[in-house]
Amino acid sequence: MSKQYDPSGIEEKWQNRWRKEKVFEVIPEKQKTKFYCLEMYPYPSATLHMGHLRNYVLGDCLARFKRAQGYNVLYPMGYDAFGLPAENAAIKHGINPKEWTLNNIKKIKRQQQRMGLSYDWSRQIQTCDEEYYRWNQWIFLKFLEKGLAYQKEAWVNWCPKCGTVLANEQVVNDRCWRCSHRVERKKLTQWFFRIRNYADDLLNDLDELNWPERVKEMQKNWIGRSEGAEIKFKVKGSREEVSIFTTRADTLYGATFLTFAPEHPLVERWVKGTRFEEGWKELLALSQKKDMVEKEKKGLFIGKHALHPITMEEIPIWIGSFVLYEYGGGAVMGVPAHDQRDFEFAKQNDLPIKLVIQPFEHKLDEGRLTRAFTEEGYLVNSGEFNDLPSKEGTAKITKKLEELGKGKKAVDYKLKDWLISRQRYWGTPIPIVYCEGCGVVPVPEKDLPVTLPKDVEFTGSGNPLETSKSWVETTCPKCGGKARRETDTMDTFVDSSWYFLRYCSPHQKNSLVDKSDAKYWMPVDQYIGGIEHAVMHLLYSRFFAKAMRDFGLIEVEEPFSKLLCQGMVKNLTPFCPQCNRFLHSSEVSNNLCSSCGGEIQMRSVAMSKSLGNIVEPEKLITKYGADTARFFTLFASNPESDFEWSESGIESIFRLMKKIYELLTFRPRECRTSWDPYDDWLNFRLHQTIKQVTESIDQLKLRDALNYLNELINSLNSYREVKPNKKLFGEISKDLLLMLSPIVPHLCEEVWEQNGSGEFISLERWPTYDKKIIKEETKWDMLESLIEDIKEILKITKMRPKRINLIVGLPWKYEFFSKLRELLETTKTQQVIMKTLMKEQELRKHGKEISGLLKKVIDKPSLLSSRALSREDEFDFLEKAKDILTKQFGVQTEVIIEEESTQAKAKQALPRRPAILIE
RNA sequence: GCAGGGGUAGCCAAGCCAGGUCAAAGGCGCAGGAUUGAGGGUCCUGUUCCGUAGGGAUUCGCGAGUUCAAAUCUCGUCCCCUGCACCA
Repeated sequence: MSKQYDPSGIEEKWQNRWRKEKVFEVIPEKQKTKFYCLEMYPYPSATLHMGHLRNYVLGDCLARFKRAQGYNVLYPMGYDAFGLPAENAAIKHGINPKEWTLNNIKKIKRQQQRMGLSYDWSRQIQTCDEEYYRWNQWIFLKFLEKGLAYQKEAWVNWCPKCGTVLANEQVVNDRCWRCSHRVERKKLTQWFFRIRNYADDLLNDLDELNWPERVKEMQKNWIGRSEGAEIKFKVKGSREEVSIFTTRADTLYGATFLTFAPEHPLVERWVKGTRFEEGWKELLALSQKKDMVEKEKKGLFIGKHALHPITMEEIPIWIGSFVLYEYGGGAVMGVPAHDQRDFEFAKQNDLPIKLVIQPFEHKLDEGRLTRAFTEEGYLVNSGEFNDLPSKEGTAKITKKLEELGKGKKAVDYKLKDWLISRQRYWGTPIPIVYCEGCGVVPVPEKDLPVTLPKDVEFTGSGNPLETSKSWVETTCPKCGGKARRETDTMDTFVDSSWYFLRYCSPHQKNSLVDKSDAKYWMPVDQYIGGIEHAVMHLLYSRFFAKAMRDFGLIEVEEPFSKLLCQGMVKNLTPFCPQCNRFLHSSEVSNNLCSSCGGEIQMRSVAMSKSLGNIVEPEKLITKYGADTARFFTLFASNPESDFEWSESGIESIFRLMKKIYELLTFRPRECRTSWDPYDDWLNFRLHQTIKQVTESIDQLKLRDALNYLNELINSLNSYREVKPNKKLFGEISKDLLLMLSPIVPHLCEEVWEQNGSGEFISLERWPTYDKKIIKEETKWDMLESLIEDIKEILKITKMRPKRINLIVGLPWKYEFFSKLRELLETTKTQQVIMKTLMKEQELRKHGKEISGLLKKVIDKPSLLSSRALSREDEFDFLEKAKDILTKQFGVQTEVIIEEESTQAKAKQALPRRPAILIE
């Protein structure tokens, strides 16, 4: 006799067995098709949160499913172990960052293991290992050699709170992506990766990716490709030329001024020591504070003029707080008539407005413009280009400029090169030394890794690396002279841009990845993670893959073929409508808001520490067990939708677990060996469920899959009570168990063992369905609607049935339906249909009835189901299925044919809809 | 402003790509019944309205259109979410 369901005992037992017997370790096997399933590796904070849980359960379920389908599945886990929290812990509590990190990894790994995740732990990596980050350095050197890494002085984003610079991607609404502190601008010499070289590839290859549309869209926007022209303006009274970028070269003749970004290096030169210097400084300060610019669009004439490249007219040079230094060369031509921003600028500063494009439909009056006309039209006031439509004008003017040597077609991107320097300790040292004699010298490959020193002080100000004299002071690898090490470390996004490659051969000593391993495993077939990395990690990784392909290191150029971004995890949280914000539970007393005294509402919002609405996965596991937590996370919503936490939800799943356990371990009270129609039905339900579940998991609709399984569980549960066929009951139980095993693996292993089925259910094959049985769907559907109909009649008439008679219609009805189906392909006209039908002798006899039926069918086309049975099949099937009805309703059921019935109701019989007569 | 994704019964949510088998799966909630000493749990039934025979009426944000037939296709419109946003 079986025991009670005891998750904690079961789960630990199987987790240990999996580990001991290395059940989930894999090696490349050429003859087997691989499947690489990967979740975004976590930053190792000490506790797992629900977002992680959801992420991993999705991946694990898929990995187990694919394994069962016979794929060789690579499913690894590792830790994004560098980064600020460790360093901050060092500053605050004096803990060594490495110790702190490794300790956290231990804790989080323990929690992951309690979830029963089927990782190949032998492949675990952590990016703070020397053996890992040496390859960051190797990549850096490779990039340097290929011109993909370079150093330059630039205006960069600086987060004062983190004490480091940030890449463009890491600035969100002028704030640091990590700590949300307002970002400042600084001019610094920093290291960059030339991701812009791959801008077009990164953009074009998006098309072939099986990624969520919004992620692709975000990357597209981020790359921000725009086609236009670069136009050179001569500066009056000097030999200098300035370049500007425009997408509207057709409006060139309308340019009445140039506007420069205050940061532009030329501007600084021009205004130094002039009366404009003060004003320039003010504007410069203004444009550093990005938020302010929204409100203030200030400009300043700086006493210089440029010469229009074609007309040679003089136009004034201004600086403007709104001009972005980072884009289009940091200068624009001002065309007030055709650009709204320029229009406002011109109005504000009394600059001339020159109309050069007229709309196609009507005519604008230059003197009376109230806003810019930004659409296409035809050119006016544009010399030889007059009367051309905008598009053509653009092309012709660009061509002319090219002939004059004053411009050319050009493409610009919003995407900036990736700034990778970070002024922090806990990261990969950039392998560079500064030699007094030789200058900037890369550390030779043979001297890698450059490891982090231990004798550093964490004071909370400045880069701790600078405090290690023994480390900073070194010798030049070229000349042997005195040299200083680069103290900046790399952005941790460098680590995560290739970690998925390292999993392919995690213990490889002499290279970053073994080429043949990478060839076998890459690309990642299914990548799963949060949406927050849509333009950071996911863009950088694509860039790395493309660069590494160009080095010949790997063959694929897109690392992740399929991407799933799981939705948020939400919880009901107190919300104060008066204050218009969510409240921490400590801010609520007696359902009132503690700051305004107003009544609070409960609203759903993403779980976060600051709102105190977090549910800790570990507590869930302790209370209900991992299997319940797993089932619940998958069942609460489909992966891409938001997930709503619910206490009553998880309770009901826990009860379901018990039910499943008992259903599959307690033998039915009575069984039989004979086979009856009810068995056919159950068998059909089984095959149908296998099909539905398999397809749902394939499409990652896990919630739907669970729904289907739930239905089968219910069917099997009822089946158990009615003296089931022993063999079939066993089969359904077994297949059900197999289908549940990716979701609740511990429970399934336990039942599997108790039933003596074999070693590990985790290594068993996924059940398959029989297409022939699925084809019977039409019949079973007919039976189901028959049952519904009978219930309906009983409900309406409130009868106590003694007997049910099913009457199969006359042959001509079948003929009529089948003819009609054919006819409807060619015509819809009732008259024509009627005429054609009446040509048939057999049908002619029933002309009157047919004409009535025809009306009915045209009115309700669903009567004429495309899934037809022949009269004989229908009769045979009903004859067989009547036992089911007898069981269902507890009364005798008979099937007769219309010919044999004298009942008026018999006339109602139609194909697929036998007449029902309840006595 | 630009772009992407949405709006389905009390709530959550599937269906839409490939129109008919859709009064529309499943879950939650609610109601009734069976079981139980009660509660809980479990099982069954119901859950737009009307109807003592499988029917009828009205429903898939709103409005139009295509079609014999629309939750599904087309157009318009309103609302919600998400991302980007002085990008020249």
